[in-house]
Amino acid sequence: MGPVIGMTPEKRAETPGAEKVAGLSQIYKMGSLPEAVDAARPKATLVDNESADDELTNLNWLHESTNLLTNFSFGSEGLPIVSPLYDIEGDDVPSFGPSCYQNQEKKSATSKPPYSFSLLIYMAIEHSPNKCLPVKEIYSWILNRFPYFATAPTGWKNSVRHNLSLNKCFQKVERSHGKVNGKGSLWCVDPEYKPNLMQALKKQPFSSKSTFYSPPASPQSGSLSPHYLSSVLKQNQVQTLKGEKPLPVKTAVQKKRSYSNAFNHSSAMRLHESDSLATSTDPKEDHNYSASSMAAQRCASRSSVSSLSSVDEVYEFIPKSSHVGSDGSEGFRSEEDTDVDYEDDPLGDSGYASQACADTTEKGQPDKKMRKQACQEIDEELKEAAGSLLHLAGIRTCLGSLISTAKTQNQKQRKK
DNA sequence: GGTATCATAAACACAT
DNA sequence: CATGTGTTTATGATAC
Repeated sequence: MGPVIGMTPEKRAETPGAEKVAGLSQIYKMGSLPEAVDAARPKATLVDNESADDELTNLNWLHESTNLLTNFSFGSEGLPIVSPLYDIEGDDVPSFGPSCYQNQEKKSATSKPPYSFSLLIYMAIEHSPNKCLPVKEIYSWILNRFPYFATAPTGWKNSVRHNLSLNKCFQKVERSHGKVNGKGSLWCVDPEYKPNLMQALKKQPFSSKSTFYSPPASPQSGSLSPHYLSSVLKQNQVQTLKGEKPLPVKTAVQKKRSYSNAFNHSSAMRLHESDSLATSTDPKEDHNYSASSMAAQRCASRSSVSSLSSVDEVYEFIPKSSHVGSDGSEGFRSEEDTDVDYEDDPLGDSGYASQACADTTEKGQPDKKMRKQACQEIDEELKEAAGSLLHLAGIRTCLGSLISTAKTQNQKQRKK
């Protein structure tokens, strides 16, 4: 099984765009537009013409983001997702004959999934609209998709919890106290490790459909569009270009222990070695595993693959300055509806994947419509945000050209 | 054979 | 008190 657990933050640096920047939605969420601009182009100033030019004229990241927005669609309810991999990776999986698939379904119902628990959890979380799931929902998702576990010894739940607890890829997010509903916390995928998980998923030697069981009535709500991967990659590019680093509220050191550190390290390295998208990184960083540096790096690299998704409705990374404990703790900030009340969820369901699946299955069209509507709204908001950024970029460009024009005129006058 | 990864089991504490 | 959740430790299987 591919190495997944606890890929080191160092690995993150090699993952394209995984590093150092907030997702577009984070910019969007930053509130004030100047902030957003700064975040997008931290180096560019009106004074520094050259760098400004570089930054101003090089609006690729913005185009990327718009492409991203175009490609990225929420929910994609209508799409018959057949595989968690298909769903998450967004790969256009080669056609797989129905009969073949059915055979595989039969097979999958009894055979053990080829994915590690880490990947299963990742898929479960990634399928959730909010990219956060309580353990119970993770169980449900896995059970739903891999009936093998229905008959498997109960120990697998222990393994899931064990993985969540130990695996660096997963972050626990406390529910806010006000609306405690259900035990435990929510679990999210650390955006920093998402590229690694994606890689691990892609590296699975198994056909994505070979063992995946798609329940006949499972509507795959909250599933991601087939463009997910490309979107993620594009987004990563955008994030890389922006250089913004949102700081999580949760402490990076909180759970990851030497044990996981130890056995996670090499996996990260392996992934690194085979990561075709890898970029060069400071070799020194590869061996820096101090808690503080890890935390710092995690902060620095805190990008959010899911940041363009509805997760932003519930969780957002916030700047350290605005939300940090004296110990410098970091993490997610839970918003009002962080501990999403399953019953009160405006989306008409729990807001969690499996719940959404179940609800859609049970309630049918209305929820689907509501969810679709919500997704469209979010989509529009994001497009609007991109539009704003483009607008700002346009203004910026205009200003730049005006300044250069003024300068040339100035020079002409001096010559005279 | 050593090491790393992963799965599994178990014990424990804590919360609900 | 029962159950669920989260953490930790230990061990074995497997692959490299």
